[in-house]
Amino acid sequence: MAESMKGLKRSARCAEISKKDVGSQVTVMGWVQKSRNTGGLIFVDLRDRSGILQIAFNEEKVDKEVFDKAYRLRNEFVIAVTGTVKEREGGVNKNLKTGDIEVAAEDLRILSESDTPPFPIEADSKTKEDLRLKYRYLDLRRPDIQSNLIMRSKVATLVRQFLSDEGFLEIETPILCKSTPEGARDYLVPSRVHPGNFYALPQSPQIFKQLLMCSGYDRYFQIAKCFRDEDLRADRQPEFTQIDMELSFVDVDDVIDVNERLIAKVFKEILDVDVKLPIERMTWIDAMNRYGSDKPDTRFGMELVDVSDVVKDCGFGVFSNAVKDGGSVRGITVKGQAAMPRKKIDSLVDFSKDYGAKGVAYICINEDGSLKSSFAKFMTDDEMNALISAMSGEKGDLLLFVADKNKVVWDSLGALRCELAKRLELIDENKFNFLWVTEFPMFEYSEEQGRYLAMHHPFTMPMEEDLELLDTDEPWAARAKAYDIVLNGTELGGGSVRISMNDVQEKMFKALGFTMDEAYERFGFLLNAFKYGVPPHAGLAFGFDRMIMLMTKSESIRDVIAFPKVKDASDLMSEAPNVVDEKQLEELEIAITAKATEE
RNA sequence: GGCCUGGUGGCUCAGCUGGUUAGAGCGCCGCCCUGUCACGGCGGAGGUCGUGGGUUCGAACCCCAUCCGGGUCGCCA
Repeated sequence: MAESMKGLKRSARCAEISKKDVGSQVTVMGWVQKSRNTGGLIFVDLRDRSGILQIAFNEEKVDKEVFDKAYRLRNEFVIAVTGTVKEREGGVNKNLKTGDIEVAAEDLRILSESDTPPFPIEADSKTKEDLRLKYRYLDLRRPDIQSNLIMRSKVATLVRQFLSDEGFLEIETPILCKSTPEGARDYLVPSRVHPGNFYALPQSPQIFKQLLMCSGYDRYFQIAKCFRDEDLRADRQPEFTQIDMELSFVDVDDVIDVNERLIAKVFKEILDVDVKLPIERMTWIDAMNRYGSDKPDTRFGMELVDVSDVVKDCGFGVFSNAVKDGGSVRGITVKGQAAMPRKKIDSLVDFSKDYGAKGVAYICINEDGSLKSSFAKFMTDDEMNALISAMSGEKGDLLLFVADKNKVVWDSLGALRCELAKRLELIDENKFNFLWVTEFPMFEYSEEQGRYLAMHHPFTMPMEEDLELLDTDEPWAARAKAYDIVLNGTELGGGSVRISMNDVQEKMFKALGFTMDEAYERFGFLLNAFKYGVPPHAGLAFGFDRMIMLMTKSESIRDVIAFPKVKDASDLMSEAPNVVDEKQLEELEIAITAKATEE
């Protein structure tokens, strides 16, 4: 039976008590992590978010009633203990922060009993994630998740402090928004007052923060919830948090400057990691050419080499035709892996097929100088030698090549490079390699829609030197004043300078295939606002969850979000989403199709 | 939507080319134990092998379907 805490006041959290408190009386409260009963002596490890403190109940020194209660304690009971802090008699436990002391209990109250939990509450849990997520409130008691969420809170506080000191104002923007279907799918919320009409949950506060700039707030930030109805990944949740900001009267360098100082401060104060400023910058085209990725992991080498010129007239049709068709042939040199077994090479070939490559050609340069290659028979010795020399291949190296359209070559070799680094353990996990990727293309071709889309969003400012391209019929080569911040091969955040000139915006919509009427239909309130005096402005947003994930070295974004969703975007604990009451639907004038009811 | 992968007592796993009473460690319950901290000792309970079909003399194991998770490609302005 549970007891009240009336008359008790907690004097400190468990691990906040230390040797300096020896001799004083304390009252501590928390959960029973473990009890060890050696007969006349019962030890209880008491846990709260600060850590663990040992309580000792001595049969000869406490009332019988108290000792009997201690005897009944089980894991996860919530208790209050009053006693005296003592140095330990039985030796120090070096694994505990409080390992040199204990509380000699004098009184005990059981504030709440507990069923046996369905899985052990412990760090480095081996329990399957679905079970942990079903009982997330228990999972959240585990010290590793607690320390992740504690770090998350500290980073948020630090970010607020820093941005506030830099003149940013924290302003909230709506969660119920207008749907502007461009990009990710919206989560929709039906309107009761306007049957048949829907709000959309924001994919980001993009338009609102630009309006705030129009309204003269100069510098805005928000730690904002964002929503995207797309499939999940290890680092992607349908609702996630961004550190979102926008600045007026600035250009690319100003945004980069304030944000790299923010990063440096956060990493120094939270992790004691020194981020060397300025952070390296790389243009998008360089990133693609060198790493096959717009978010390169620069913790290891194995850079791509374009050998198109070397092989454009060679005897191997796969190579020469790829170049003729406007694509390219590129390779990576895997040092010292010439002896890689055929089976492993085949598995790399399979791997690359996921990224659109039709195959991977290889050359093993054996230690004796002989070659083993999938395509040597199509090549002359001179052609082979020229290729190896272009790749700086040496004895013992494995050379891998992909020939295709540039996009396929970049994607597959970029992925292969990362996969090899993982398999060969080439990555120094203690490094934090930051990188700005700049000068993104304005447009990106969508195979699915058969047209060009804005790579960033339609309000992204082109680079001044590419402005005239927008006047041509082929604006696709224009580069944007857009930038991403990349950490260890993960996109941490991104942003751009926005278009603040009407004529440029009109050209942009034209290039995207919008008429101005259509543009006004979707974004009219922004375009109208821009008629009344708009400052040049630019912004950036960090993926806050991803940042914490990388800082805590978590493998999944779920480990840094208190109540995450699983792969099909449902919540195993609350069982959202759920079927709603007929009445609710009637009120909204929404009918469910027969097909949906079947499922 | 495609591909890969997992599901065996409460938890983590083992279970061979199909073979009869499905095992282990931890946890749980009871008794004993005054310096434990992976406490110890003795005893005990607990499993429709995710679910439904099929093949077979016989299925945890093979086949089909399905459910619940994970990873990834597509998707994610």
